[in-house]
Amino acid sequence: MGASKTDHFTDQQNQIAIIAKALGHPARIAIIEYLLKVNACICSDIVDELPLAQPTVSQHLKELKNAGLIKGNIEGNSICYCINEKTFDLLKEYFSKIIFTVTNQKCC
Amino acid sequence: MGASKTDHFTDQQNQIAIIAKALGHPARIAIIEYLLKVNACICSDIVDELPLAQPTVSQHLKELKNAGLIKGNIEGNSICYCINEKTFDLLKEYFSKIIFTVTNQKCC
DNA sequence: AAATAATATCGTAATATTGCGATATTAAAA
DNA sequence: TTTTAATATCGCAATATTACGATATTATTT
Repeated sequence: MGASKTDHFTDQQNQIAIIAKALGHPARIAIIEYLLKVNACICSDIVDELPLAQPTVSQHLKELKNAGLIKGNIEGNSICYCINEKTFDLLKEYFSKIIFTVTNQKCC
Repeated sequence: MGASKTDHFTDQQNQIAIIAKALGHPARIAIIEYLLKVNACICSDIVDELPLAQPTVSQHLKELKNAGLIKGNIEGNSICYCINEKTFDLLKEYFSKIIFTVTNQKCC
């Protein structure tokens, strides 16, 4: 196969997986970190920053946007991409909950 | 292509991406949540719990282990898999830092 | 020792991802 | 209005992931 059986999992499980998957590529992590560094941003800057061609960067940006990790605002003929804090909050909360649960249990 | 150019990114970027990628599948999220729920755990339980065949589950467990998200201790002829808190801490810290940085800047 | 149980590995088919050249699209600039 | 600049989309080749049946491995049980 190759396709994952998303129907069999809960909405939350699928949602977390989608977000995590979007972060599962070093180029996309680098994009996030660059957006943080420069605050406001246009895509052409990122193309110069990354060792990837423009269409590839554009594709990575699209995936980050689909996962809700970044927002894109059109500004003239360029686009201002920036971090969508809410999604990162969601992730942080999720991991905090996991850590809290693990800390209160002993195993292995 | 299909292979990502990991050489061009920092070690930390690659590390975060590897961990995130391992979490980028609902079955693996479900495994993590199940490990949390039952505290100690053997793999056959997970096979019963998930809508996936035993070899598939084994493969997902391997990926979680490779990414450092779970630890596996051999116990007789079964294996006790459990959460590796350290890696989740690392993730939480990483996201906390991102959120802190975003909160202190304004954009879009 | 043979049978059983739990898990891992191999091989392979189906599908997804990655990367990029070529080509659109769209808005500002000349 | 033509040119230029920024970005997106298409199409395709290379590679990776997902899933699982068949089979191997290893430890317990009988």
